Amino acid sequence: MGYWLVKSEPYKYSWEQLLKDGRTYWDGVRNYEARNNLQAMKSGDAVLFYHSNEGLAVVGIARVVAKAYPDPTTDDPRWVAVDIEPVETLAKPVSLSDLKKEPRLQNLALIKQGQLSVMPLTKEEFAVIVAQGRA
DNA sequence: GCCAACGTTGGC
DNA sequence: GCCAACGTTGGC
Repeated sequence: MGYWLVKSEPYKYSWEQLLKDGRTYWDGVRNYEARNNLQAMKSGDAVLFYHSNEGLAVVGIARVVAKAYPDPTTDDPRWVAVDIEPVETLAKPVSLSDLKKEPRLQNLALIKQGQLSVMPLTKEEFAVIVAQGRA
C-alpha cells in the first residue's frame, strides 16, 4: 500500500469539488518526477489532498481507484492520469506551517521542494499528518 | 504582486 | 554533453 500527497490549487480543483463529484481523474501533470510518482500509484493507495496558493493545508484523504493511464487531456503519450475518490475530510486542516513545525516531517518534498505536485509519503509521515488532521 | 527555487529547453 | 536562458510554480 502506497502513500502519496497531491497538490491542487483550489480555484482549479478543490477538495469540495471532489466531494461533490465523488470521483475525479488526476491529470494535467507536466513534470517528469510527478509523472513518475503518478505511474507508481496503485489502486487502493492513500492520497492526501493539499490545497496550494489558498488555504495552504492538507484538507482531506482520498484513495486511488484507477492506476495510471494515458492522460486524456493531451495527445502526448508521455503524460498519465489516475482516478481518485474522497475518503475522509479532515476535521482540522493541517497547514503548511504546522507541517514545518513537526520534526518528523522535515523530509517532506512539500517542504523541501515546493513546486513538486505529486510526491510519495512514508507510512509514518502519512500517519503523523492524519493524526494532526483528526485532532 | 513579487521573488526564489526549480525544471526544461536550446544553442554551442 | 554542458550550461545559460527562460518559464512555471508557489510561498509570502
